[in-house]
Order: sequence, then structure tokens, then C-alpha cells
Amino acid sequence: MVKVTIREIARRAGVSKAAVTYALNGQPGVSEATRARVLQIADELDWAPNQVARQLSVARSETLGLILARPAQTLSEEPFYMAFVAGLEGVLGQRSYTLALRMVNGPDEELAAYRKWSREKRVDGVVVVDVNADDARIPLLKRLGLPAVLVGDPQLADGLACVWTDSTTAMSAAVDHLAELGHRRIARIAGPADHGHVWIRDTAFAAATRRTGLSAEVVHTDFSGAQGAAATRTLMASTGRPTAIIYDNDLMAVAGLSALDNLDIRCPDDVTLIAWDDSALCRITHPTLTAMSHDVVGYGAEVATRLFDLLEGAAPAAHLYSTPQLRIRQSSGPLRA
Amino acid sequence: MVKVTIREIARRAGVSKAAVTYALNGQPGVSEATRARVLQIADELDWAPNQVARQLSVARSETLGLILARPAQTLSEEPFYMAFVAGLEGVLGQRSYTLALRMVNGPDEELAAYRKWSREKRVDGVVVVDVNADDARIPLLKRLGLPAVLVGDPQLADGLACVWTDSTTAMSAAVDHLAELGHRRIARIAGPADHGHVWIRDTAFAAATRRTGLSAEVVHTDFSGAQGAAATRTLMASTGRPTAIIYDNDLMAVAGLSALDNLDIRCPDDVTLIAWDDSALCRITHPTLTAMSHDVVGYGAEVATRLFDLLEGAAPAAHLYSTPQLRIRQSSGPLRA
DNA sequence: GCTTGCTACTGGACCGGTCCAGTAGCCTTG
DNA sequence: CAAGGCTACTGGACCGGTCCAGTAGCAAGC
Repeated sequence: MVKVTIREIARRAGVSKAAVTYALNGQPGVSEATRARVLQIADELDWAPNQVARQLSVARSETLGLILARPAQTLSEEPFYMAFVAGLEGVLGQRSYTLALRMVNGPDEELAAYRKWSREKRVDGVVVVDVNADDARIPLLKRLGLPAVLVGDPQLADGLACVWTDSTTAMSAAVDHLAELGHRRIARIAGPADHGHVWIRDTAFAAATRRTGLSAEVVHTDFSGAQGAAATRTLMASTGRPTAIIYDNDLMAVAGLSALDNLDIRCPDDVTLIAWDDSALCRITHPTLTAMSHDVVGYGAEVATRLFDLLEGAAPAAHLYSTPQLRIRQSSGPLRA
Repeated sequence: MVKVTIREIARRAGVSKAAVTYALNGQPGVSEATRARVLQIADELDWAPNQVARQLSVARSETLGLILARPAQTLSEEPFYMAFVAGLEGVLGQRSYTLALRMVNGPDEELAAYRKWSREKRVDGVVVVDVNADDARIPLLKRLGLPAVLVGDPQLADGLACVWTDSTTAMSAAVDHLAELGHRRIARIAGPADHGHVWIRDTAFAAATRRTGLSAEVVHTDFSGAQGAAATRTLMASTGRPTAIIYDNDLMAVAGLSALDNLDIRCPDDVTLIAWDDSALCRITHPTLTAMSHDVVGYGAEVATRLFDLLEGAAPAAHLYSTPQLRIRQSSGPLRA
């Protein structure tokens, strides 16, 4: 069986390879009659350009990379990543780009993977998630000259392009909501303190509780359900226990709700709960969970779009994607005397 | 800045391009002295092979494809996919292969995507998930000659390579567990009837309840928490309601538990629940959920390994990965009179 | 001394596209 | 009718690897 290449099309059409590319790529330099003939032959042969050959020729891999450096367990439990990837992929697919997804075990492996991708010219750009303060990836990516969009606050991006959501305003709204319900002692069960977005929210939480005059407490965890439940139990056992808790993700909020159930503490009668990410989980519990909601798929799409901007020569910039919205559900209740 | 290519290394080492590849790839044909010199120069220049050029030359894309054809919502809520992808990726990463992940809106788009990948030589093989009876993807992949491993039962694979878990034995174990607890009327809240693995489990459920003499009922849903909860409410409202329910995934089981809570039906005192996939969700509820557990990351790794076998010329075969194990937790209880 | 065989190379085709520099042929224009 | 300009091509370099077919040089064997 003869291979379906541009050369074969040229042979059958009785023209040169170059004429065929001009015809196929809609470029000038061929007559309409020739173009039509070439297109028809290409169609008959069911030809499509060999992408690897194209990529070598245009010196682009037409691939964008995403590295996830959390354990498989956490990744699979948090709905965030899959939705985010779906958003990215939607935009890449439209432009016939491929998403290269790597999962590694830690920061060092992630740095090594970027170096490898860069040297091997495997990706044209990367999306960086879970940015933290003084992130070692930022200087590396700058040095490699690898176009990158960070998912995180401009305060963390150090001049690289980033897309962020305004969690400061969102946190303020969540605390106001609790204050309006009459709560005076509230707590935040947060992710690891060294995560950039956790730090941003810690700061916002401190500012908002100071502003509203609420007494506040913060516990840091590893984002897992187990630690979310444990932190909830600890808080509930303390003297002067809080009457409302803001969790840093939905998994911990669900786990916290179960922990309260186990302690015979009722939600929302005794304690009000707020989850940070909103997903189906928050709607299937009883009571349903008040949650800070944002469109993660859209977020992924925005990040991909900004990365394409960079590839097309745009200067790195910070883009505000949106401010998460508080969805009030059954787990919110007024303070009872 | 001069580009770091094999030609530049050859120039500096004073040998030909061919000698350089032999040296770098550990092939015979160069002296040890030359090899050492070439390796050192490559190291100094921080050289790594341009993957696109390699791929063109060896006529492989060194990329494997996975297409997910569910809506982003479902994908992100079910921990299965992310864990499975993590398993795949672990094996691909070791071999320096890339995972190309596409997300599409339906079966037609999925077929079109395979055709495109095949014509464009973008992937060397694909992993196919959510196989159903008379799956249109199977004849297409055969026709395209695209190496593929199906995630599903050999009954569905029609001669293509597949990796499966023995849900028939697992279902039997689950039903036995309920029978031993004294339950006589049990129900299964299943996924969509046209999903292959749902059909396999439907058949297994029918066989196991017949064998044990239990009265059985099946409700099909779309796998979502909302429909899982709705099906639970319907079952509970029926006369002669079941005293145990086996759910087809963990999300529906969690939703079912909340629905029971809402109806003031207690688990496990009044009803025993079993979830099919086991994830963190099953361990953070109160009561914790008995679940059919299998190692999804390992499953993904097995599938990737089998796909590499195919690429290396192995004949397509069916591989049993494992039989899911029942993890008995607090949601299991004896029938109360 | 001549053949044989081995090591250690070299030169260049090749993968399948893209794209630049040239050119044949025709029309216009003064 | 020659010069100039335009259209519609062609030939071939190029991207950066891999790998095959050849070959120089040297030692061993008869």
C-alpha cells in the first residue's frame, strides 16, 4: 500500500510538492483549477498532514504541557483538576494542539520535567498550577524561556503571565455572610500554609475578620478528608468553639459535616459550614453545603487562551478571571442563642 | 546563539553526525574514547534529542491517546478517571511517551477524533474507556489499524485487546454479603443500561440474586448524584421497599445516604448501603460506606503496559487485572426484624 | 604479499512536511 | 518589439534526528 503523503498527491496531480502545499494550505501561487484538483485528490486519498513532520518543519511541537505534582489520591478526589483540564483541553482541541499531562511525585520531579520538556522541545508552553510563595518553578521557567501561564495570584507570579480569581473579595463576602447571620466566633480549616492560594486566603480571612470584628481561628491541613474531619473535631472540642467554619475545599467540608453528625452537633442549627470549591458533592449532602462557586472549566479555558496569546507574542500579564460567588444553601443558619 | 543539535556536537567533536548518534545511543561503531568525548560535549551543551525530529525519523509519535466522552461535570466528579489517568501516565512517563488527552461531547466526536489522530499519525495507540455493547469504536479502530486496549470485559471487546476486572465475581461477593446479613429484598441503583460494564453488572446481579434466592430490583440512572438520590427516594417510597442497596458508583451512594438521612431512614439500622467504586468519599461519610474497592491507579498502569505490549507486536488478548474486593464498613448492618 | 575480516568511522538518503529562490510563459505598455 | 510585471508554477534546501551502505586502516592468516 502506497503511503498517503504530499508527494503522492503531487505525483497524481502532475505538479510539484510545493504546489500541493500551496493548494492545501489556501496559499496563493496556484490556479483555482489546480487547487481544486489537488484538494479532490487529497480528499480521495483521505490525506491529512503528518503532524510530526509539520511540527519539525514549523519548529513547534503544537503541544502544551501541564504537570500535576500531587499524589494520585488527592488528584482524583478533588474535582478541580479534571474540570480544569477539561477547560484547557477544549481550547487546545479547537486549535489542534495536544495537551501533554504529566503527574509527578514532588517539586523536584516537576522542575526536572520542565527542564526535560524544554531541552527536548516537547512543549511550546506550560500551565503551572498550585503556585506558592517564592516558587522555584518561576525562575526556572524564566531561565528556560518557556512560555508559561500561572494559575494564581499576581502577587505570586513575579512577572510571569497569570490568571487569577479574586479570593480576597470572595473571602470578604463569605465572612460578611457569617457576620450577617450573627456569628461571632468563626474558624477556617485551610490547606497547607505553603500553598500560595492558601496563603492569599489566610491573609484575606485575617483582614475580613478584623474588619468585621469577629474572633477567628485557622487550622492548616493537607486538604484531605481525613484531616478536614480531624480539624473539625479538634475545633469542636475546644472551649469557645466556633459557630461557623469555612473550609478550603469541598472534600474537607463534606468530611467535616460527617464529623459533626458523628458528634451529634447539628448543621446548620449548631454550626454553619461553608465549602470553598463548589461541586456536585456540595449538593448531594444533607444538609446541602453553602459553597464558594466558580466556573473551573471556564477558568481552564481562560488559562489556555492566555497561553496562546503568549505564544503569539503578547507580553506576560495578569488576568483576573472572575470573583467566586457564594452559593447559599442549607448549611448556612443564623446563630442561635 | 548556536542551536544545540547533533550536528553542532559532531562539529565540535570533529566527527560525523552518524558517529555522534552511535555514541549517544550506546550503539557499537565508535571507540570508547570517541564515545566519551561526544558524551562530554553533549553534556556541556546540555543537549537532549529534539523529540519531534526523532519521532519523524523513527516514524512513531511516541504518544498514546485517551478520549473521554463524558461531560466535564461527570468527569470531574468521578474520582475514577483522574486516578486511571495517573496510572496510565506513570507508565508512559517511564518510557518518555506522552499522553494525549482529549475530551469530547459525544460518541460521534470521539469517532471523528480517532480518525483524525490516525490520519495525522498523532498517536501510536489508544486506550478506550466506557465500552458498551456493539460499540461503534471497535470496528473503526480495527479498520484504522490503530493499536487499542479497551477497558472492559472480553465479552464486549470483540477480539481487541482488553483489560478487565471480574465484576461478576465481585457482584456475587456483594450479594452474598447482604444475604449473610439476612437481607431478603435488595436493590441495585445502576448507571445507564447501555454502558457495557453496567450491563455486565446487571447480568451478574441477576445471576447472584437468583442463586441466593433474594428478591431484586434494578433502577438505571445517569451516574449523577442527583439521580442516585432520586432513585433512592423512589425505592424507599415503594411498598415492599428493599433493605439494602448496591450503588454503581460512590457518588450516588453518598447522595443516597444523604437522601436517607433526609427521609429519617437510618443507615445501617434500616437500610444497608454498598458503593461500587471506593474512594475517599466512602471514608468521610457518616456512617462510612461499605464499598467495592479496586486499585484504579494500578488498573491504569496495567492498561498502559498492555498497550505497549501491542506496540511491540504482541497479539491482542484479554487480561484480567483483578477482582474488586469488598471493604466492609459502617453502612453494612444485619436485617432488623 | 595478498586476501580476509574487523573496527571505527563517513557520507548521505530518508522521514514528510514548509517555504524560499528561481523561472517559464503570457500579457501589458510605450 | 523589447522591457517589465505578473501568474503559476518548479526545484530543492531545510527542520534534526536515524540508519544504511560504503570505506580507510590495520592486524591476522596463509
